[in-house]
Amino acid sequence: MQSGLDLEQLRDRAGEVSGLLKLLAHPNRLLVACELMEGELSVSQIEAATGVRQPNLSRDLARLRAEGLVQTRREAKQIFYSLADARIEKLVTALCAAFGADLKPQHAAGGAPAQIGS
Amino acid sequence: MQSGLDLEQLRDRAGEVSGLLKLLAHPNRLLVACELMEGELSVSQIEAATGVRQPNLSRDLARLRAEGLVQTRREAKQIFYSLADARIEKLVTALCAAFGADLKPQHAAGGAPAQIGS
DNA sequence: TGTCAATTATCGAAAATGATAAATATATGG
DNA sequence: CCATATATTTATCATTTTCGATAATTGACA
Repeated sequence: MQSGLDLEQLRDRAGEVSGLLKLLAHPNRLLVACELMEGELSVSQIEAATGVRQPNLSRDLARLRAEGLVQTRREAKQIFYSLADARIEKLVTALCAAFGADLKPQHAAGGAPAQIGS
Repeated sequence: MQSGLDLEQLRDRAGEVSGLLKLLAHPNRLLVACELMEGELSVSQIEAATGVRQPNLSRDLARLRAEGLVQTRREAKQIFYSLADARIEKLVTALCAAFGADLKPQHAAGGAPAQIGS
C-alpha cells in the first residue's frame, strides 16, 4: 500500500521545493553542496575539489548565496563558504539516502505497460 | 562529527542525480510526480489534479516519458500514466521525508557569519 | 605597484516556459 | 463511410533563463 506519505505537504510546497531542487539540479552546484556538507571550504578549495572553473563557480556560489543557502566568512584574501540552510542539508542527506544505497530497477507499477512512443 | 554519509556516491553520480533533480525542479512536474505517487492517472485526471494546462502538461509528461520515468497505458481515448522508475519514487519519498516533517531553521554551521552581499 | 583570491560583466549558444494553434488517435452518430 | 466530439500530443512563437568561456574589476596584503 502506497499509503500515507506526506504527499500533501509536498504538494503544498511544490513551489518552494522545486525552487530548491532547481538550485541543486546542476552537477556543479550539487557537487558544491556535497563538498560543503563536510564543512566550511574556501572558494579555491571548492574549485579544486569540484573542478569547476572559478568564474562559473563564483556565479553558482552567488546564486546559492542569493537564496540564503550558504554563508560566507572572509579570512584575509580567502572567503570561506558553509551551508546556511537546514533545507539543503536535509535534501542532500535525503539524496544520499535515496541514491547512496543501491538502486536497482525494483519497480513494478500498474499493469501491462503499453508505451506511447511509437 | 559530520562523518560517513554516502557523499562520495552522490558525488560520483552528480550528473545522474542532478539530471533527475532537474526533472522535478519545476512545480508542475513535481506536482505530477506527487500525484502519480498515489497511483495511475489519466492525463485529464492529472490536469484536474494539478491545474496545469494540457499542452504544457503533455510536454512535461513527454519529457518524463523520454527519460523513462513514467509509463503509459492506453484505454480507449484516455491514456494513463504511472511511475516507471524506482528513482523518482525514492526521490519523492525522500523529499517528503525532508520537507514533510517540519523545517525550522535549525542550523548552526561554522563560526561567525560575515556575508559578502552588499 | 604587483599579486593572489574572488567577484562581476559580457557574449553567444542552448534550453526552458507559457501560450496558442494545429495535428493525431479513438470513439460515436448519421 | 463521413462528420463530429473527445483525449492527447505535437508544432510554433516569443520571452526568459542558463551555461561555459573570456575579460575586466574589486579586495586584501606585501
